[in-house]
Formats: sequence, C-alpha cells, structure tokens
Amino acid sequence: MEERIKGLILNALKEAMRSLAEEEGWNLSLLPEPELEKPRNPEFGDWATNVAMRLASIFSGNPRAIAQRIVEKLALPKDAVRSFEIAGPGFINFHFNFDLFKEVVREALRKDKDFGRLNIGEGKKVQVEFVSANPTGPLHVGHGRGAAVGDSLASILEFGGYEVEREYYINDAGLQMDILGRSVRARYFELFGRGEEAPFPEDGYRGDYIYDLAREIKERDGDKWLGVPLEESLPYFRSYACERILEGIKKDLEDFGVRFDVWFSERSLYEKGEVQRTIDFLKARGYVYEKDGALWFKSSAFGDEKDRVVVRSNGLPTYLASDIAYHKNKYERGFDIVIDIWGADHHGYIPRMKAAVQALGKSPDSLQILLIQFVTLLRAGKPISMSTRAGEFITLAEVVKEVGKDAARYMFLTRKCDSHLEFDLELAKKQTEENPVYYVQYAHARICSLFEQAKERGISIPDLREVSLDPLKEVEEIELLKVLSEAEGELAIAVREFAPHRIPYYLHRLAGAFHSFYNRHPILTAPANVRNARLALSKAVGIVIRNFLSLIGVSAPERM
RNA sequence: GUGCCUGUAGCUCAGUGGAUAGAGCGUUGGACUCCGGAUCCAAAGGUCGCGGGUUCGACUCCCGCCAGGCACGCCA
Repeated sequence: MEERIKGLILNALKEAMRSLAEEEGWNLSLLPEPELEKPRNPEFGDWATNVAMRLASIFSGNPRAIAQRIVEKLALPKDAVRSFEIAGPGFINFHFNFDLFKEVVREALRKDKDFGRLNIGEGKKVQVEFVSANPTGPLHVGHGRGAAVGDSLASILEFGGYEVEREYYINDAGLQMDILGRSVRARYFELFGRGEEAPFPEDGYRGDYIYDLAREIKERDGDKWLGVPLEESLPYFRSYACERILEGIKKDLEDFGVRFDVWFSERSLYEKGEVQRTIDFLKARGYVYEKDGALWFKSSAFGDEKDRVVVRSNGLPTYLASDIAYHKNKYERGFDIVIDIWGADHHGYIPRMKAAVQALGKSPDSLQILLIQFVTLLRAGKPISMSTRAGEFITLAEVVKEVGKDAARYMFLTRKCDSHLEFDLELAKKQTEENPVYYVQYAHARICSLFEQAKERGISIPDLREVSLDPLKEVEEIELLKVLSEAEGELAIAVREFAPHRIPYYLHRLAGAFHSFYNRHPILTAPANVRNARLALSKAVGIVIRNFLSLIGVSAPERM
C-alpha cells in the first residue's frame, strides 16, 4: 500500500523534474533518479525527497527555489497526499492522507496469510546453501546462527517473490572422514580393551559422541570388527559414523525448525565424475596450468591475489576443485542467484570462489556470500571455551533445550550477521520476562485473547473487512497505522539487502506501537463503532506479527 | 607483514549520504478496582574509536592511524 503511494509520488516527481529541465534547458541525461526517504522527525512528513538539493548541486542554483518550481508542477491525487511543503535546506515533505493508512488494515484483513507478500524476485530461482557443517560431530552454536539466518533469509526471499531452494552441502569426502572413521574405530577397540591395536589418530575427534557411536557398533556387530584388517574395516566405520552423525544433525535442525529441500553430497560429485569434468572444463578454457607437479587454477586472472591448486602433486583434487564442481552443478540446475552462507573464518575463500564463478562464465554478482560472525557463548557473563577437536562444546541441541527454539532464533537474528554475537545462556533464561521475543509474542497473544474475551462476553463482531475505520483518530491509533503500513517496505529492505535482522527489529516496533495503543485505549468496552474499528486494527496487527514471525521461524502463540 | 569484519548510551546492539543519532537490558520515578502488569508512561545516560578528505550535508563514502576478532596451506 505504502509502496504504491511511493511509486505515485516518484512518478509525479519525475514528471515535474523533466518539465523543469526542459524549461531550463538542462541535459536530461544528468537528471538524478528521485528518491524518497522516511524522515526521522514526524513533523517532516511521511516521506521526503531531496531532489531539489541534488538538482541544485548538479546544475547549480538555489535548492529552495528549485524545490518551489518542482512543487508548482507536482500533480498528485488529493486523496493520497494530504499536503506537501518545502522545508529546511530544500526538502520537499509529503503528508499522506490518513485514510490511506487505514487502507492497509483492510488489505491485511483481506490478504491474511499472504499479506506482505511482494514480487521483487519476479519468480527468479534462488538457492540458499547454509549450515553445511562437516558430518564429523554435532552442530554447535555457530551452526545454529547460520541455520537461523539461512532459513529466515530463504523464507524472506520466498515471501519477496523468489523461488527458493534450501540446500545443505555434505562434506562427506576427503581426509576428515577418514579421521572420523579411525576415531570411532579406535574407541571401538578400546571398548574391548584392545585399544593399542587401532590407535586413536593424532588429530582425531575426542568428543563423547564418538564413544556413543563405538558402543552402537559394538551392540550391533559384537566383536565382528576386531579380526578384520584395518584397511578393510575403515570404510564401514567411516560411513556408519557419517550416517549416524548426519541423522543427528538432521534431527537437531528439525527441532530448530529448519528443513532443507536438498541434501547434496560432496562424494556424489566424485562418484559422478563431475569433479573431473570440471577440471577438464577449466583445462579446455585454458584456466589451469601445471607447475611443480600440481595443477593450478588461474584465479588471479579474475581478481584473486594468487593462483590456487586444484589438483595436488599426489594426484588428489583439493577442496577447491570439488567446490568449483559443486558451484558448476548449482548453475546447471538453473539458479539465477546462488547464495552461500559461510562462517566468517572462511572469508579469505571468497575471492577464489568468485573467480571460479567467472571462470564458469557467470557474473560474480550471481554468487552472493554471507558471512556469519562467531558466536561467543557466555554463561553468567563468563565465556564458555569451545573446541570441536577436544570435544568441549555446547551443542545447538543443548542451547535449544535450555532457552527454547523461539528465544534462540530471535537472539541469532537480532544482529546483522557480520557482527559478533554474544549469547549469554543464563541471561537468556533468567530474563525470559524481558526477552524481546516474548514482547512480540505477547502482543500477538493479547490480540488473540481480545477476540476470546469478546466471544465470552457475547459481543458480536461484524465482518471486520467491512467495518468503518473512521473512528480511528487517536495519536496511538494513527501511529500504529503508520507502523503497520511500513510492513511491506521493511520486508522489501530485508529482501533487497539479504538482511533478515530487519524483521525482528520491525516486529519490535510494531509490537511496541500496539502495546502503547492497547494500554491507552479500551477496545471491548468502547462504543460499538469505535470498538469495531479498533478490533479491525488489532486483527491486522496480529496478522502482520504472525506472518513476519513465521518468516524468522518463531511461533506466534495464541496464549502464553 | 597483507587482506577481510567490527568499533555508536554503563552493557548488548539497530541506524537505505540528509533535518534534533535510536531500541532493549540496567538505573531512577510513576500508571486505570475495568479487555493479559510478560504491558504502559517519564527521566537520566553520546567528542558515533582518533585524525584528515569528498559533499550544500558524513555514524554512513575515501585515505591514514588506534583497538579487538578472523584469515592468509598442494587442510577442509
């Protein structure tokens, strides 16, 4: 709704500017694209533009005088824009007609679950790949943050009109899996008191879960593997561990409300020969060369600081080789935009991946990489030290169990993803009453309870879509209407900037505006026409809260 | 040493080149016998790390410092 008015004003501005430029003999191609912004101070209108100042600096002139000329030419429908004026150094401020804000209520009630849906994506295909943790151990908190961000971003893009697929890349090839298999096997032998026959690898995985896996194998197979030569038993231990850990990961993610459309195996790239095909592809284009017995990818030709090895001198492809093959595969599946969500410690990898994308003949912008900064987990203000190798870490599952899915997801999303995040478990629990997630959920529960109450009191509620909203004129009502009407715009920003954290911030503002309104004005006890208008407003707020909470994977309870 | 991220209220963090920089927590003081007090209202709290530059206008863009984090492999 607000977006429509915005478009209206922008068009009118464009017309006025062109007409002015013709009169002045300005070069039309130099005309700036008009922009509207929401002034911080409400006295400065609902939207404001700075075009007069921009024009003044391009063509030299007095900004206020230019603003005056533009304003004289501005053709805007009176029912949309109540008034506009020139202010400050040359801003043009627009004030909307309140009735238009009320329109948003009707729109929300009418569209319900689809309210807020946009078509920014125009049906383009996007893949969001996230978490993608090695199946060598349970997910920890950092993965949780990535999961929350990736899943929410995917939902937001979907709502913004993209066709989205969620994918998990399983690093089930390579040395790490061997080490995992050996770790489990060593523990298995230990259980029989024969640890010295299958020594624990130097850089093995030391977590308790490795013992659990070994015990499982002991229960299933007994001492069957004790007599099998180590080289023959390794594939079994490796694949058993991988599968079981992956099952655990899937369950943890499901408990966290995250589902994937595709689980993509790195090993499958090797098995189907795609890694080799990709290397051949790069060879055919002359993007690789041999040096020191290894095969190098000319990533420096595409902006990387140096070239990178894709096939080692021992003949084994590097991780980069399979990663290029993986991205080639992604593009072959027809995605217009590929989004990778990585831990921030992989940031040095970006230039070579962007280089690879270009070597594949794609625009580097078609690959978007979001970095997730580290999470510092605290307990009562003290950092909890974590090390995957040493097996000392708090898992995602433990955090979800301790503070709850909703609180955990909200925590992860209330910061932009490239900021460090401090997550204090004690604080998250102890302050449940003041936790922002409850503030938003509480607003939703209150709204639901309002309608419960109405029913209990025998108050009949007409079709709220048909109700007159004219009685809404209190400041808190107008303010709430305004915040409500920003929903689409906020979603649009979250979509365009790949910024899920905008959603919780908006929700907090919306819930706040609702609480203020609710606290100040009686609803059920008001005269029928006022009551109905306020119920319609409340219902619309409830719809937006529910829709947007679902975008970030947080539940919207009807009572708490 | 080189590159990337971060630096905003006591703490945790928002802030699409615009007008008087915001929120939560914490602190202080208040709120209807009535729809949910997990709420509301108000107050106090700032050299936006420092210094230059671009601009009509900079927390925002550029350069140089300072501090913290991370990465710099024929590991993944």
